[in-house]
This record gives sequence, C-alpha cells and structure tokens, in this order.
Amino acid sequence: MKKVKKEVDNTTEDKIKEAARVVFTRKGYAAARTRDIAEEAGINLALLNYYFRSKEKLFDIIMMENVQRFIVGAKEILADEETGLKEKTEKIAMRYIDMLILNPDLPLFILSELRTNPDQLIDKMGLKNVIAKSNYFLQLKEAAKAQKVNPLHYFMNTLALIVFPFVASPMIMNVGNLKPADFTALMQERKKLIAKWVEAIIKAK
Amino acid sequence: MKKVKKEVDNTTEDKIKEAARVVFTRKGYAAARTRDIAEEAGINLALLNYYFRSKEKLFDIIMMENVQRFIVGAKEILADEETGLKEKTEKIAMRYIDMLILNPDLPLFILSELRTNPDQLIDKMGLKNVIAKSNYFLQLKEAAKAQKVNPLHYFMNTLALIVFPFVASPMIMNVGNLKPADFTALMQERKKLIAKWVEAIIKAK
DNA sequence: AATATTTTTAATCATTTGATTAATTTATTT
DNA sequence: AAATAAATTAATCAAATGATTAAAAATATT
Repeated sequence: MKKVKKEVDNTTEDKIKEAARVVFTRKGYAAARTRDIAEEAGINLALLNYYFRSKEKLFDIIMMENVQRFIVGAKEILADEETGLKEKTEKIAMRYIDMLILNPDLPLFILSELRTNPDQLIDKMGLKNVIAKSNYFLQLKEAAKAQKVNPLHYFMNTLALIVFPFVASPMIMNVGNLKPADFTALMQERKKLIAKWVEAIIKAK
Repeated sequence: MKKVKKEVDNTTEDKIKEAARVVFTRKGYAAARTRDIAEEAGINLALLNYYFRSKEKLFDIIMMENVQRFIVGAKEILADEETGLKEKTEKIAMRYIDMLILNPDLPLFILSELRTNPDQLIDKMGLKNVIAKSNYFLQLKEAAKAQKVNPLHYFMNTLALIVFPFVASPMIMNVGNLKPADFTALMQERKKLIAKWVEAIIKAK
C-alpha cells in the first residue's frame, strides 16, 4: 500500500482508478460491476478492495475527480476581471467543447449521479464559489438587470448550449443521421458559434 | 391475466405499471429493485413476474410509454403548416416546460437509458419522422441556410434551452440557492422567454 | 542470505436480487 | 352449489455481486 513517485503511474492502484473512471463514467454507479472494473484494469478482483476498501469508496474518489476535471480551468476564466462577458463565454465554450469531445460521457455521468447523491456532495463541488461569487456572475447580473430577468437564466443558457448536445448525442445522431465523426465535426463548428448566440440572447427583444 | 375496461384502473396490473414508472424514472433501470416496485405498488413481489414476466419486459413497457409521453403532442405542433417557426417554438416551450415541471425526472431518465440501450430503440422512438421530416425542420433549414450553419444546431439549441435546466436542476438549485418551489417559478418565467431567445439566436450577428 | 513486509491470487462467503413454485384465496363459469 | 379458472401469497431457488480470507509470490529490509 505504498507509493512515492507520481509519474505516468503504471501502479496497480492507478490502473484500478483509471479502469474505475472508465467503467463508472460509462455505466454509472449502479450498473458498474466491480468485476467489470477489475477486468478492465487487468487485475484480480480482490485488489480492488485491497487498495480501495469498497466499491463505494472507489466511486467517491472517481466522482470527485470527475467533478474536478469538469470545473478545473473554469475558475480562472470566470474570475478574470480583465475580460468581458463575451470573451469569457467564448473561452468557456472553446475549452469545454474540446474537453467534452474527449470525454463525452462525463456530463451525463455527473448529472445522473448528482441526482441520487446527497446535497452535501453538491456543496463539496464548490460550484457556488467558482460561479456564484465570480466576476463572471457579476457580469451576468449586470446583463440580466437590463432585461429584468433572473441572471441564472443566462448561466443555464450558456451551460445548456455547451453541454446539452453531448448529453443528448444518441438522439441527435439519430435525428440528423450522423456518425460519431460527423457529430464531433458538428461540435467543432458549434464551438465558434456559442458566444455569439449567448450575446444575442442577452440583447434579445 | 385479464382486463377489458380501461377506466381509472385500479387493477393490480396498472398499480404495478404506475409504481414501475415512478421507480424506474427516478432511479434508472440498474438501480431500481423489483422489490422497490412491488413495495411502491403495495403488492406481492411475485405478482410483478406474474403480470409482466420479468423486470426487463416491464422496463421496456415503461421506457416506451415514457418516450411516447415525451414526444406526444409535439407531433401536431411541429407538423402544422399554418404556423411560423417562432410560434412553433413558443408552443413547444410552453407545452414542454409545463410537462417537465410535472415530470422533472423524465428527461434525465430517457437520456441516460438511451445511452445504454441499442440503436434499435432509438429508431423505434420514431424521432426522425416527428422531427427531421416535419414542417418545423423545413423552417429550421430555411433559417439555417441564411446563416450557413447546420440546422441541427437550432434544433439542439431549442431543446437545450427547454430541457437542460431540468436535467441540471440539483446543480442550478445549488448555485442559485433555490428551493424546489423557486426553481419551478424560474421555469415558469423561462417559458415565456425561450422563443424570443431562439429567434435572437437565429438572427444573430 | 535470512527475515519481514507488501502485493497478488484463488477460493469462498454472505447478501442481494430476479425469478419460480406450490399452496391458498378469490372470482368466474357451469 | 360445485367445479374451474384466475389472482395472490409465502417460501424458496439460483445466479450475481461485493467483500473477505488464507495462502503464495514478489519485494524490501536487515
């Protein structure tokens, strides 16, 4: 149960974590079998419990890391007092769509598990600090004041335009007759449009 | 295993179906226990298998009905050749947000299960006919042509603005410090804004 | 090299869970 | 009313699943 260096890490512990990340993120907690994870990692099932005690403890770690993976990077962009709302939106859209192309299962995983998990976990994500208290949110409030609507709408809109297509990709691909590569291309195109759209929403009417 | 009339239906069969709808929709297939369903329905566990053979067969029925519940009503609105794009968007937003306020778990359930289920099921939903071949989609294409973007973007945007808040409600409520009633009020406010936003998106830049 | 420690494995356990069975109760038909 | 069929129940089964154990193998320490 030791480890000192933190390199590319082919340690058993990290093989298990990586496998757990893949399996949990793809299938969700309830459908994931510890045996699936062990097989994916190429290790004996008992090692999972040896290193992580239980499925639930392992899941908690993966969940936390996935959530962090999701909000990392956003912090600096949203806190930056030198940039305007449109530039922030642009940067967020770019970064997130690139990230979601690489991790398409991430949002549905997080949203699904968030629904069943306790409020405590949502608090632990620290979203309130990253978003509600950011310079970004100040700018949203300013924009919302002019239109007399709740600034949360603009936050939801931005997130929706970025994230929703990935959550609904099987449906979108079906409706549009797209292959996975086509869908990715569509998301690449989308990347450049979102900030413009959000701006149009804010100025609408 | 009989039944002739289809009234308010307090039959055992319908009690099970209703309980299954509640439990499956809230927890998803993998996390739902047949015992949960039996308890929710107030019936003996064996009756579930007596009436529906297996958990999976029961699930397939619920899944189909939920999907139908989701797209029913949209058909006429989207097919209507008398209405313009904005009016259709307005009607869709109104109807769907009202429906989602009553069934907030529905979209995440459908999107989650769609991801694991075979393409066949997605085909069976018949979305392509309802959407891709509708008058609505024609109008989207027209609008998209002017902007030289894929019309699917506008379809995704509309759906995203309507559905995403419900999929992400735990997060939204956390960020905005909202109680469930506050969230519902926010959605009511939103209902009237979406068509305007979508129009602004289409005309953007 | 000998000893101790850590890691890995195969076998097994205990519980959960979907499903079945056989008996009982209730409803329907004759 | 008697006979038949349908619905319901309690008990149980078999497989799946998370977890543990005891022994073996690999690694580190003395």
